[in-house]
Amino acid sequence: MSETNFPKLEEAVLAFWRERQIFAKSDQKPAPKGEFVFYEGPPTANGKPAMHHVLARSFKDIFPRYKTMRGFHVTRKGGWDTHGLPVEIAVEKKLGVLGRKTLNKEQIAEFTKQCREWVFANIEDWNYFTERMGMWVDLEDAYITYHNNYIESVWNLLKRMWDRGMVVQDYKVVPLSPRISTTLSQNEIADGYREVDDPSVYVRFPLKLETTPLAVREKLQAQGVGLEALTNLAVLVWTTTPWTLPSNTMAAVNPDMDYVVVRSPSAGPLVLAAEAVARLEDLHKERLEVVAHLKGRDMEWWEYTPPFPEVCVELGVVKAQGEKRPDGRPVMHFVALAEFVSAEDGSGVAHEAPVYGAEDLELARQYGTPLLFGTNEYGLMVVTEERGKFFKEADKGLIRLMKERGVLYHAGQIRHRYPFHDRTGDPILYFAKPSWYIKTSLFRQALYENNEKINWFPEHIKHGRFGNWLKDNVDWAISRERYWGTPLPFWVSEDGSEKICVGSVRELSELVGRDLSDLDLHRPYVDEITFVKNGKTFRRVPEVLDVWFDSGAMPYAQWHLLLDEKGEPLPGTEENYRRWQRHFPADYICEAIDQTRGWFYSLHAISTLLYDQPCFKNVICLGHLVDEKGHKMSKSKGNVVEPLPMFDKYGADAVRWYLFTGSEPGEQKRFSERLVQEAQRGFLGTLWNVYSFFVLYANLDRPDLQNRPAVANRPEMDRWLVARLQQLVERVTARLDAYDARGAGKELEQFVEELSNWYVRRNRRRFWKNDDPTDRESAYATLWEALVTLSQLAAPFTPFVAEALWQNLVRRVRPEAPESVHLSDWPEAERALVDETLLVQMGAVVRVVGLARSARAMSGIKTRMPLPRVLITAPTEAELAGLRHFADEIAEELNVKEVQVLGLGEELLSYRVLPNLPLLGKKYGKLLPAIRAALAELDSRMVAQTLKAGQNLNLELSTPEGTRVSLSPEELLLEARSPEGYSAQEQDGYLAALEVRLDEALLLEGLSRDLIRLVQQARKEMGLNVSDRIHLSYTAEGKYAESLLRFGPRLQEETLALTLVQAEPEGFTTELSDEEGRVRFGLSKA
RNA sequence: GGGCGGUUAGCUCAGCUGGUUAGAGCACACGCCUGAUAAGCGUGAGGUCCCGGGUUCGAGUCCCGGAUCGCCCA
Repeated sequence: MSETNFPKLEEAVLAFWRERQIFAKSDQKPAPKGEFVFYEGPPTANGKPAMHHVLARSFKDIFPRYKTMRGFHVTRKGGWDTHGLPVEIAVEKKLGVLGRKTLNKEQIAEFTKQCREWVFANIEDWNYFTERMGMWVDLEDAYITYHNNYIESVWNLLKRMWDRGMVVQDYKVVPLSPRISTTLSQNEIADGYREVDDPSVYVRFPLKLETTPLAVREKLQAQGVGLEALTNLAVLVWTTTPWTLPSNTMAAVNPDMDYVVVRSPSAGPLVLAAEAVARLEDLHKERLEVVAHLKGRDMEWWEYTPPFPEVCVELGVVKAQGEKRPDGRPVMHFVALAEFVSAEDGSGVAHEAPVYGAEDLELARQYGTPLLFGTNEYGLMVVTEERGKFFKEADKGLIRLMKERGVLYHAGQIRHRYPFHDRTGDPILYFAKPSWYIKTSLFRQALYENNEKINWFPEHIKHGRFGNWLKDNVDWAISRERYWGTPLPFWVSEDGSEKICVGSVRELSELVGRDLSDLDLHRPYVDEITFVKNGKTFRRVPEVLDVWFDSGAMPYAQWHLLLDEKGEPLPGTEENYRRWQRHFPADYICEAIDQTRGWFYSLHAISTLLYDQPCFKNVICLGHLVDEKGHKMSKSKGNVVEPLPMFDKYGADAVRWYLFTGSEPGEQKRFSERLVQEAQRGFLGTLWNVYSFFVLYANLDRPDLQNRPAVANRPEMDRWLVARLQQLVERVTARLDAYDARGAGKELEQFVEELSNWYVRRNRRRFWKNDDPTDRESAYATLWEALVTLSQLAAPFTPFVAEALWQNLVRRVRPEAPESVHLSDWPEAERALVDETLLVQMGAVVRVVGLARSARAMSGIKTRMPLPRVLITAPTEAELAGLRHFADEIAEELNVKEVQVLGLGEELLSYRVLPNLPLLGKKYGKLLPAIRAALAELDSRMVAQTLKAGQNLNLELSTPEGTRVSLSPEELLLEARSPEGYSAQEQDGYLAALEVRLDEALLLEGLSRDLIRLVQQARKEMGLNVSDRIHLSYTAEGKYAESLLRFGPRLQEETLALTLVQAEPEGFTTELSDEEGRVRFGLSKA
């Protein structure tokens, strides 16, 4: 069949599905096994669907299809992710409001209106694409994250977390564009990096003698460091941001790193990382004498005097410098331990100003230190003499000040990359802003333990990427200072003392005192909702919710779940509750690997926090799609492969098949048109060829496929195929049950190959030249069953071709059969039909035939020439029996007159005696080389006799110790070796040796096959039908004349010639002439 | 800088708990078949299993170190 027909066929199948509502009917298919829960991870419809969406959607489609056939019900509710930054940025560009900090109410209204429209900019493309690729998902009843009902459910989830104290407000370090004080996203600063020169300063933080930790004191004393040195000791701290030094609250060292006390001629005794000594000597041009060694962890809680000690009191954070907590620990200004500290740059001691760094802030949380805000959020200094200056401009003055105070050790410059905001040209200010958090870190253990219950494919994600992420879990920052998102449902009283989380529209209505059912829950409308409670006016906080919370809420929000504080459904939402229960948790989800910290995490976090259980049981985590050369596909590189042209050219099935079988789903996949073409030609092409073969003859013969012969009454070749088919059903089922689409696909591929190149090839004649109707019916029945079963097994993979096969093979024969292959029940393997003996036997036959073909190719004698004999053998008795049993089959396949099966110890065979390594290795270990040597010396025929008799083989080893070993038959392997004078091939104990001797009779027979071919060729050129009869006339000389005399009748039979006369050729003529003679035929249609 | 994964034939990929001569498909070469035929099939050539150490009787496979590509995070 021509390749270009697949796309057309698919269009026809799509029309059929549409017209007959097959997808809707699959929803009604009886489901004795209950619900198989699938969640659609919502894509965004503002971009165009691309090839990686085909990948994800193929894997999302295959298992629901499979499970439906297996007797489950699968709800395939679609979903769209609609909020968030990509949409906002696109609309900002359109409206030209980029980087504007504050929009007024009208502007927000316009902005969110535009966002709402933009969200579905490409929805048409998505709808078409999804249907075209054969993904069945309900897009008409999809959940949409911007819908009021969805938002309300999200609020409800937040409320339940709020009630349990999981939601808090705390600081978070965000990148700000100072002056306009606008929070930027990572994407916005990614392009803004520039090479700049910044200060690189080393500052002495004098350590307080009385707070020296015990471990330090002991170590230093042991190394002979005196009191005088201890008194003047300072830790040397490095920073590239002097303007943050007034905000310093800790000095951090790496607990596992080596530190030293050195004597500096210019600055006295200093503590710094051992690794940094040489660098500092070089930099400051002085010799630093090492006087003692310490570990970073020895120094924890050691207090120091910061360069600007007045700041903490000035800001009112503490009452006095050196203030202690109730437990006696210092409030701030002490040495802390942090694994992120390195000594690659600087001194190996990091300055910590938690307001200005995410890691620093995290450390401050661990140590419970307060924050010192040396600048305001517009980047202006609010402390020291530099007060009022822009932060970057304060560096010089501060350095001078430290010099005056005698704490500056060294001031230099460093060239490095630092981000700037393109629009304002200002350097980015990382700044701690108040932010809303979910306290996920309190549930670290539960998150990790629930992960243990999830099956990850590939498995390494579980404890690798995902597990590590959970182990290091930090609180989930859920607030964003944006416009287009789910507004946070938090209302705060004017004085900030009271906070209320609203869990439903009804609750808000009650608080406000009017019905808000028609309120658009988005900004700016929700911002206007205020209410008075306890005499205070409450206003909503300005932020919106992280979009990952939106998508992680889909198990609940897609059903508009609303619960009260007891976990009971709110009045009127009982049905929603039941639907949710039926669909939680998911049996299966699938997305690409980038979702480990996205959707996979948000699903897992929400269900763990609220239900202490995983949200999904099985997850396939797909690798990314790259181009043919392994590069990322991107528009700028122009290497993007569009899906629709691929579908139009090769068909969606071909694309799907490649994506399923081309490589492991978790691996990065190279994609190119060539590979799709290969997939189409390989599996689909072969399957289709077998199918067309069947159809071609079945249309002529009209076999009765309703009443097929019992399997037991069919020839062995058919029973073999039946057995193989049952085995296939078993294997494919097992693979798919294990979410192994690729393994299942490979099984199908292998089977189709055997079906085509062994079964059909060996049995072709039974379909068109068969006087035995029973045998013919049996062949038709067997091939039909194989094709029908294949169409079912392939249905989840390649739904279109499978459907085409089903319609034509099954629906025509049995109109009462299921209307679509996708509505049929998955085949059950019949164990009783799996004849293991037959499978083993046929396996040996195929193997030996392969070797014989190789041998014949080597000999240079065409298959057409019959050869007198082939000698064959196989390593096991069972297989030898098979070879004997199928000797005729083998003779015909190889075109030899005699097949001689050689058993163990036969005259003609010699052997190679090999140790059975897996057995002997364990037993004898180091003796193996000696055993090998001894085996090589033996007379192999004698060994064969011994083993045939079932006796042990005794060996005398030529090791110094002279050990004797006794080897059992299982511990040895005999491999047949090619006999002399034959054209032979051997492998793994299988052997085929052709006797290459052509006598006169064989030559004439071989020539007769040349003549048959000649006439057949002529028939075709004349344009005859395969069943047309002809008359033949001929003239011949030499061997051809002899051959015709002898094999004329066979020629007639093969070419459907009613007559064969030696006469001047008439009609269509054809001729042949070579060293064997010449011949000329005339053909005419009878 | 950290985490995870990859590196096997010209290309895309297999290779289970270590075991004898490392496989498949495509492409290539040669050939076969001619009642699946603008198809089909077979055979062959092609490998430093990324590099270097180690463990072992034996390493593509296990361990250590390194290179390189990709993803995620800083």
